[in-house]
Amino acid sequence: MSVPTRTVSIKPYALFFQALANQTRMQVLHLLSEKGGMSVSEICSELGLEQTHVSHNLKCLTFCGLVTPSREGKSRIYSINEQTVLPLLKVVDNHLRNYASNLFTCDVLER
Amino acid sequence: MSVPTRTVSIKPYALFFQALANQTRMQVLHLLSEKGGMSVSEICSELGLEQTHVSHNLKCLTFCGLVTPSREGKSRIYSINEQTVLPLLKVVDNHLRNYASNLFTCDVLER
DNA sequence: GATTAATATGACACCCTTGTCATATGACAG
DNA sequence: CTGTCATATGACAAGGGTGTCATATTAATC
Repeated sequence: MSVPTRTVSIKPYALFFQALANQTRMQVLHLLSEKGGMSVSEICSELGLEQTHVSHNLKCLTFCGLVTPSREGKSRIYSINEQTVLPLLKVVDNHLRNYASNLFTCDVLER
Repeated sequence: MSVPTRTVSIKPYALFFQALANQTRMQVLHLLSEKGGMSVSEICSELGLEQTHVSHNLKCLTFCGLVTPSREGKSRIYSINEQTVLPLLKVVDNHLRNYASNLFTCDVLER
């Protein structure tokens, strides 16, 4: 039973959300969405994180098309993909308020 | 330097996305968004997954407010939160096409 | 209330992601 | 082309999420 007539490829969706399922990367996205393009070292000092740590996560976000780097001298300026990130955060913001307020007071997902 | 004036709580966002960063749970959401409310056993047979496996992930989705159960005899019918899931999938669908087509041909996120 | 169908819960081992350490690459100045 | 600043890459140990096994709960029927 159930040979699917049109199978949507699910993996890319899960991978995409995996990129967002991390505090550091979410911090970066929030920061960039508020303050615009920033260099790696600026992000580091603003968030109080190590350079290597931030670079790894920026690579992940870049790979998923959520941020884009551009050279500026020795630095690299990272900017968010506004077309995706802003509406995405808006939907989630609304959801957390209306349907998932319990997520504000827990450390781990129930299951 | 950099005492943040208003700190957005980041953890709930990451937790929310973690719920979506899983193939099984994404399969369930896609399925329910296409076919409407379904019982656990229906989901199982449709996706070819074990009951325990599905139940665990349904609990996770329920906890995050992405699906809602309702009793119907011995069964429990799960339906998606359309107000969140539909716009969310629309944004991601668009993003994958335009900015992250590489996610279709990889198994792991780069970093 | 005993039985059975439908679903939920608990526990545990495996695997994958994560942050950190060490090091490499790239760019500009002199 | 050497030194230095800015960022990227590679490797690895630790921690956490995942699926599975065993079992509990809930509801309906007799």
